[in-house]
Amino acid sequence: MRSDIADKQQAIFCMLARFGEAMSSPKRLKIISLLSEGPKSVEQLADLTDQSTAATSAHLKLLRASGLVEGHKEGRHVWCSLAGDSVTRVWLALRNLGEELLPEVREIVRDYFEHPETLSALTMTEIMEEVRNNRVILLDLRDQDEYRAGHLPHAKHIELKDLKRRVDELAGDRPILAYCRGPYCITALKGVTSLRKLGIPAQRLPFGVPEWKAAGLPLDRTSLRPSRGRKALAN
Amino acid sequence: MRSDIADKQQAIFCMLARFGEAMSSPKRLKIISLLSEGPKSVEQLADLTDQSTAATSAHLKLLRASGLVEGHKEGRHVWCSLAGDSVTRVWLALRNLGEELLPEVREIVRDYFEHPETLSALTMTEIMEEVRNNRVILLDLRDQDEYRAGHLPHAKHIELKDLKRRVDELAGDRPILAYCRGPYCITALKGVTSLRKLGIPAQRLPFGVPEWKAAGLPLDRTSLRPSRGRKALAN
DNA sequence: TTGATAGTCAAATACTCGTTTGAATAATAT
DNA sequence: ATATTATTCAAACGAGTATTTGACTATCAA
Repeated sequence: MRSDIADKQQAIFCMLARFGEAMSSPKRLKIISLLSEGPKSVEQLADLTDQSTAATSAHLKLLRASGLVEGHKEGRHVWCSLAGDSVTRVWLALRNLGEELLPEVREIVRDYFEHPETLSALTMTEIMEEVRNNRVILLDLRDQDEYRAGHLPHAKHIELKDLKRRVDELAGDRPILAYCRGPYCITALKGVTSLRKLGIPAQRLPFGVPEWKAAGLPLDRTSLRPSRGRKALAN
Repeated sequence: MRSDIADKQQAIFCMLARFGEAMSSPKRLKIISLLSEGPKSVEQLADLTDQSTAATSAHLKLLRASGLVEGHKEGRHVWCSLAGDSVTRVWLALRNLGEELLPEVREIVRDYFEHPETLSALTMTEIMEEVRNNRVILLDLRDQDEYRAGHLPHAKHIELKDLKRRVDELAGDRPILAYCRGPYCITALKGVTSLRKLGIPAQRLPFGVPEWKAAGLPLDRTSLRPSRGRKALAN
């Protein structure tokens, strides 16, 4: 009875250690990070993580075995996604840990992403309120697939490459809040810079869809599944 | 410039992967779990994790190198502790992930810890309110060192082994809420069972000090440092 | 059918990890 | 000084991991 409990406890630690193992490789962490933004195919992931398909497949095998990632075949693609929101939560907790503990990470984040264009004062719930009252325009700058899979409420979607062409759609009466894949993604930063050069005041949100979702806030959805045949370019 | 950002990003993932690596061994996870309850010496940890001092030392070396754990020498002991609350938060997120993802973990937790003695309805902030208004007695059943290092506000401290002897100190007018090291610790469960046998109504809180602290709620503290020379028995 | 595409598998490589053993160090007690 | 206690270190073993290569299996299109 005593050792019974001890055994079971040990078993729990062993199972949790498999999660840790899954998160012990930079490549796999990058995969997790990418998947927290939405489902991707094996090939896309291989592309975005700069490694062979075979290597990616091996990493995904381990991730699937650990339970963090799920995949299902559809046509000749295998679509991978995180096994639940609690996986995203662990990933965000880990990233947050990095920002708090490692001065180097903090520095990189500061250098590249905490520009004056970043709106750091507004919390997510405050933004939610602003959106509800139609006082701001939310601008989603990610790829179309990602936008369809889930976006912030009432967010307008323009891909970064189309921004200059479609700039007149952003009627100038309300402030524009741009976002992309998360605090480490440069898309929104570029978009905000573009808009400012065109004389349109815009700010970048220091978070993306995963953070929004992890905070328990609602997402809008356009269609059920990302369309196929396109590869994400971004980073 | 482009590849510069890519390089830095890759560097971030490498550093975060070291955290993952630190959490990829059951023994090290157990150490983290134990340390989330308060500082411990290398020898205590070796005892509690059922392994040689040398092996424990090696694990701690890795944990220290990753930055998750800090240690400082004091006399001939080295006292180890977690490097910050964000470490505890990652640990709790990981454990939560296990409970959500692995049916086996859920089952073990159910089997051993979700007895009717557990008070699952009250949230931590509600309990805080009850305590503030003096409507309940909080009972800390851990070892004295742990109690001193930090305990729930106004919690009374009686070690499990002294409970029967000191039972008359628990005046019978208010409900008793017992807690220990966390949802996986059996101390509070035993205490509640004892009290009930003695005719005193008591309930077990389904969380401990780490969870309370991670929720951002305040702790009371008795003295600064745990006394030496005693080894924790529990768990 | 043939060819192309998306993904997995198996073998082989070099590399890293966990543990044990016994020695080394450092602080304290006698 | 010597002994004792707490911890770290170094060498060595077996086990496991990451990546590459080339073969293999589906799926779909012409």
